[in-house]
Amino acid sequence: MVAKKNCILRLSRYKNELYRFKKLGFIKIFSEYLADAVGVTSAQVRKDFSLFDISGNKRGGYTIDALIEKLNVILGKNQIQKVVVVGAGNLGTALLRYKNFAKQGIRIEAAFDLDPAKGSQKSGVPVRPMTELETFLRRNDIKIGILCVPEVAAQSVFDAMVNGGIRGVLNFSPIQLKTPADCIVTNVNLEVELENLIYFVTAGQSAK
Amino acid sequence: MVAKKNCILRLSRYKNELYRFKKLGFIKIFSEYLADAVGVTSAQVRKDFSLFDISGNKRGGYTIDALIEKLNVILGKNQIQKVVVVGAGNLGTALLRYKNFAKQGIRIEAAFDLDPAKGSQKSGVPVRPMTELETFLRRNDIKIGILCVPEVAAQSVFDAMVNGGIRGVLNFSPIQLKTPADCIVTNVNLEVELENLIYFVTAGQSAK
DNA sequence: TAGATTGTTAATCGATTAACAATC
DNA sequence: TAGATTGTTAATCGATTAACAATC
Repeated sequence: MVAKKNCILRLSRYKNELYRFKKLGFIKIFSEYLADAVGVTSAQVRKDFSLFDISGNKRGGYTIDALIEKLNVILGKNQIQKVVVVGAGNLGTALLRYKNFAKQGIRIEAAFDLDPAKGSQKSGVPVRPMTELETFLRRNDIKIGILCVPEVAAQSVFDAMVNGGIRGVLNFSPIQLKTPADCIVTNVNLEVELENLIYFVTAGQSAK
Repeated sequence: MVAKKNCILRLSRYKNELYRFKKLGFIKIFSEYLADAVGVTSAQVRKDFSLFDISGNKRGGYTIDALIEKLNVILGKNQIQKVVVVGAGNLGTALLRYKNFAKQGIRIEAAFDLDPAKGSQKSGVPVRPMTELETFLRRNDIKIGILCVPEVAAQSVFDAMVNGGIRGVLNFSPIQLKTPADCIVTNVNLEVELENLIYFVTAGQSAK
């Protein structure tokens, strides 16, 4: 299975929308309706499903419960996923307190900062000194990390995370990290996203 | 000019990398080096530039200062861009204190929350009651907003922002907003991004 | 000049979608 | 059965890239 990134992103969104349909009392769903909710075509939905051998009933659509279950298995939602937050500044601390991760089975096991006194109030997540990072990661077998340190520290801290066994990083720092082949980085660059909105709004164009 | 979203995102990244090259003392740059820094092909760089009639010197590459200036004009960096943050919870408050926006000429004019007592400490940005949102937006001619309210409130608050004249929204809530044709929404869904990392890491695959 | 890089065209690649046979 | 939806193939669409003539 050589799934592509965009396909998996869509599976997540299908899953989220399916929970909403379920909450509304629906039992079955057609590819057409799910497509509308997510903003893609019905062919796209069926194509994505067929890549993962998810099948429905001709004429009857898909059973929502069964579909959610299958998507959850694919997306690893059947177990708690452990992550760490590295950098407990404004953004890192906000993430520690962010409720939606827990709802999605994502647990922040610890945060790390040069100054471990930072942000430890009322988030329930311990903030540990940066010196313990690699040991902690190895001992707890953590593979996913969220990087929220200042730009100047980003590459070296990232390297330490990789050393500790991290294989996937959500990077909030605005630099292009040098990344080994066996590690995946997803960049969230808020300045760049805003710049993009500004371009399309002030140029009076519609983004696509 | 029918610029596409990905092209503009690349222009932002070119610009950011160019500042780094400049800081290192470079005066000129070849498409090849810039491409390496950003992680694209040199043909992509030249193609993007040619779409905006940015030209270099055959054999001599591009002058960094002139290039930065042209990109800044395209991206609207020649003036301060006013934005608002709506929702002053954990994430919203973190954004109020986020230093990098100011560095990029993006100024948060105000934040809005049902409870205006929230988060006003030490960010320097006033938190106003939600009731003042539309009036403030119109009076200050603000077109860009960052939406950080809880999921249940997201659609109605978004509608109010649009009513107030907002034309571009950076949406942190995990729902698909119903959006009028003359408004652009960029979704930042951290749970979905993490889910995506988890998929590729635990499935042992490399993302692409 | 000879050599190297741009600017652009044409080819390639990959993702999305239309269309329809299969079938419940 | 007749009608409607799935599953999948083939066509389309768009974005990226290779290649190379132009030229500094």
